[in-house]
Amino acid sequence: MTATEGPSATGTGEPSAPGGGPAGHARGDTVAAVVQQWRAVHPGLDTSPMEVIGRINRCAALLQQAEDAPLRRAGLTRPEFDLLGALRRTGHELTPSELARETFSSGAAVTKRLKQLTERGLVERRGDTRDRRVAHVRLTDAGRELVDGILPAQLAYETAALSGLDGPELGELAALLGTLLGQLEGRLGALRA
Amino acid sequence: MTATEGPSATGTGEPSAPGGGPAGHARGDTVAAVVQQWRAVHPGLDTSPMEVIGRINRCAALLQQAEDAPLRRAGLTRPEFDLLGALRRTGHELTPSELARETFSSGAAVTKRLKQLTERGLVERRGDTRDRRVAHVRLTDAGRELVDGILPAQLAYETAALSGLDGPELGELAALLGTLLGQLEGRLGALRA
DNA sequence: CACATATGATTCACGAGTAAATTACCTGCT
DNA sequence: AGCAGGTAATTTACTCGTGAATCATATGTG
Repeated sequence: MTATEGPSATGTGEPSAPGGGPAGHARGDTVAAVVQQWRAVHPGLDTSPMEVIGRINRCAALLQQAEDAPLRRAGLTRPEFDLLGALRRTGHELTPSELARETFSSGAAVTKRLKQLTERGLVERRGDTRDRRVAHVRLTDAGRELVDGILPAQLAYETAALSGLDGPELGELAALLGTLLGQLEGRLGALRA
Repeated sequence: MTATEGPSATGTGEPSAPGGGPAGHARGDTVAAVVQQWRAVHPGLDTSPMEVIGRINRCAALLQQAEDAPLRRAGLTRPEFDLLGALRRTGHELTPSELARETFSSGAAVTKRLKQLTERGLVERRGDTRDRRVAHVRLTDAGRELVDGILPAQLAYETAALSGLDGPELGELAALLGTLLGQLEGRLGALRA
């Protein structure tokens, strides 16, 4: 497992424990075990938020590992694919700032990625005629074909990863996450204080 | 938001879009908009897994930003806190390898963190008497106090972050994520092929 | 008992991302 | 017109984590 280590999307303050012991076939998920450890040590605290947040983080970490596979096959990192995907799905050109917002990364990171992707012939840049500070980026034909070629494999992976839940459960999970995400996106600024 | 950028826990292949346009007060969550863009471009593909996976990733990214705040106040990064937390909740000493597994990071990363945390007097190392390759790491009093001091603030943040969902909803979300996570942890090795 | 092999921890070289500074350009104000 | 201040993109210096070696030790095998 040390092979495809995830980034730091790991723990939220409630990391997780495979068990430490030799018997690895954890029946319940690992987060439950971690939360229980915390409860034993701090009986006074309400640890219930960990059950949600810990699992979200752990799921995100695992899913990313799994999803990296089809991308790596195509020689792309996830952030690179996110960038290309933003261009593909919006259908029109985007400026570097817009790409930064779309992919939730810093402007500097976008600059670097654009350099690489341009060298590989996947995107093209064009200067704005009115405002010469801004650039416009668009997919080349090769870039669009690459994205379109990867996407089905990506979705197949995701479907396989979620196959443990049936249709209605998935719908409910999506809905709950949707309301949570809506709240988070709205409140985030406020919480950051 | 460009301020406290998260790592790469970003998009799963379905990044997200605040709108690009000036009207930023997205009512629904941003993932819905992204999925809709994909559907418009690729009407043939089943994009439903994005609704779940995209949201998981986005929630993870946002929650991590929020939770970084109380940690930074204490001068700790999240991975550092995860390491200390693993020691605290298990209650006993752990070897570097065990810490790596608990925190889902590489051995090299653990080595570096241990060096820093040792210099700050938060953890102590002890060599094993039988097997002189292994080390045993334990919290110092200062380390334990630091963790115990931070934890309540951490949980408060988490509770606040989840306040958009009521009790039953949280329970259901936790349960669904639990089964998903259980499946993922079981199947991951298989999927990695 | 020596040697091949495996394992725990560490070190090293590198790639990737960030924040802060920098460059280049636009725009509102007087 | 000219300048103050803001914004887009990039560059710079730095941190952090990783994968691949490396060191030190343990264990099984002939």
